[in-house]
Amino acid sequence: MDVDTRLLRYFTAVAEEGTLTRAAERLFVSQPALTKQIKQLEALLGVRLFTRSRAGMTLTEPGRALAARVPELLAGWDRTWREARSAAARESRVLRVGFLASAANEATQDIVAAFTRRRPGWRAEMRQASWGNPTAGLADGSVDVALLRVPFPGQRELRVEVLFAEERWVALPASHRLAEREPIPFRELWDEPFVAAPAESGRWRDWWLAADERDGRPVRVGAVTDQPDEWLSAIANGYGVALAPASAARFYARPGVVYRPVSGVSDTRVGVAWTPADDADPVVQDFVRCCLEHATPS
Amino acid sequence: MDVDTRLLRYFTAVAEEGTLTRAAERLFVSQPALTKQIKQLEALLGVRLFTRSRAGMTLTEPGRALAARVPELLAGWDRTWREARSAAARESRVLRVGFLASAANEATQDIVAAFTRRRPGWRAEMRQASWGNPTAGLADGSVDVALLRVPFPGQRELRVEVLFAEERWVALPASHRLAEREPIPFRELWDEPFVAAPAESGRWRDWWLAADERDGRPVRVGAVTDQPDEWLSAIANGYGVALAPASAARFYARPGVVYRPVSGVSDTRVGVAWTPADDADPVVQDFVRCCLEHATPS
DNA sequence: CGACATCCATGCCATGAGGTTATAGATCCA
DNA sequence: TGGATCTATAACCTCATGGCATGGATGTCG
Repeated sequence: MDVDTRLLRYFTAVAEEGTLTRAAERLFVSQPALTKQIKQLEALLGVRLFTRSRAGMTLTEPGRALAARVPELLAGWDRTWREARSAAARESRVLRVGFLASAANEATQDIVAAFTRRRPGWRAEMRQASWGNPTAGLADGSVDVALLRVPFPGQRELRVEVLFAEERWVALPASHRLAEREPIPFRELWDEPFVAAPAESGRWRDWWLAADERDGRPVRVGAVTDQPDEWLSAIANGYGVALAPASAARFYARPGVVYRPVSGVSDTRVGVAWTPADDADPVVQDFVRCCLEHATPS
Repeated sequence: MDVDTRLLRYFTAVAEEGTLTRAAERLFVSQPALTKQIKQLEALLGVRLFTRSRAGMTLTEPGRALAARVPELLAGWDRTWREARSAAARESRVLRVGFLASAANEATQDIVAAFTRRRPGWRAEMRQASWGNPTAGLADGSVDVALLRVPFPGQRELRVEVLFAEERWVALPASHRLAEREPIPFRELWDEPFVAAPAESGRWRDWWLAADERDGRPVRVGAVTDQPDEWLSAIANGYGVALAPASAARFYARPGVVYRPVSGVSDTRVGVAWTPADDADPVVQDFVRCCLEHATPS
């Protein structure tokens, strides 16, 4: 009668992947653990949910019936969970602000200061997200509002106000042959290995590799990093170069890494994003207004 | 992110009861266990869901928000769970038939035999329920169809076809002063202690105490029992008398217990019940048809 | 035909979550 | 002040969960 939602997630994972082994990888558990859990679910319901074969796991008729219902249940729980968490933040007068790396750079402090003035008693809690989480936690409800570089994957489901644009420069190892050039035509970087964001970040990754501005040439990826420090190390160690907002030269200065202007790539734009559910939330809207009033290109 | 539905049930119980102690009783767990679980849920969400006081537990604002959503989630899971179980039964060609005590008495075997003829390959699995479960498992989806005495609590949400009526007699200790009388006017039993069903059975309990046919006189309860054997023992030991269908004289004969006709109480009627969700289920409908054709008053 | 790859299943072990009982702490009431 | 009525904490036990190693079935390829 009682189930853990984890068990249901396991079930849908197996149903979708079609094999225990692959589902186990996706869920970051061992395959025997999954075997046991699925068996338990079957015992609980008193049904065979899958037919086993060399090829993997295929849903039975009752299994299909279950698989049709479960995602909706999980989504329902996810919604109320998210709602409760944001209610919690509201209760303690905390606005959770996600950001990615240096998102709003110098403007950030002004925005936060303005917000604190407008909402005395409230606190803006800044949460840095890794690049593997390109909405900085908005998508999973762990923040109320986010400062991001647009475009980013998942943008469609969210509200975004663009704050300002900023040039994209390139970060190079200090010893690089182009380290003294200024500005560098992007064309000359086409064949360089690049330091990229992880695959999860999808479109966002491509945009920072300027995949659309290479005239169809393929990208060479020299390293994949998830965080600013790794990113800087990878560049300093010569694994590759990378595009970065101009402000990175100030926020992520490091021996062994130089930043140079680039010509021939489009600007990056910084935006503030929130979920449609918060369109009427006065605190979120206040924060957005503070962003629009106090964010200026650096 | 993951929760056990048990945790959610615990939460709603505390929210509804208003104190941990009472909720713990209702859930059949100890109060410290509940304390821990509620704390865990709060930790999980990062919210205080209740404010504690000497008087008990009161929902906070986030708690109320959660309490508003959770019952729907639980109901959703309950539906799919039930669906899966009945899919399982269908898959293995088992019709689960609940019944209470001697519900359809002699007719039962005829019904089952007719069903087996009509649906070769299928098996009717008979499940006796205790009196604390007056729908014999229909309400919680553990059976597909039930043979019951009407009226019973929860009848509104179910479909019922009445099969036949039967007189109510009284079961008396053999040594009882009225044990030789025949028939006994019900009026003479008004002041006798009665052996009753547990409180959970609600309306059903009252009906077997003939609470409506006592001219407003209060009922004296001499013992509470949950099962036929306990019931028989209670009567044989002289804790009280009890109304019973006439067929009980054949099905529940026991030394020390005598059955006598009673005048002045209404008949009992036997029905077959199923859930509206199964209105279109051919197997359930076949069973119902078998009941209508083969059930005759004994 | 035998070695290998690819599935799922099983056995054993360590860990942790959830339960129980006993008891402490707080607060109200007579 | 003593008792009644809440919740919280401590100590302990049990069992489910997950990890690792390994077995068994089956298909594939040299």
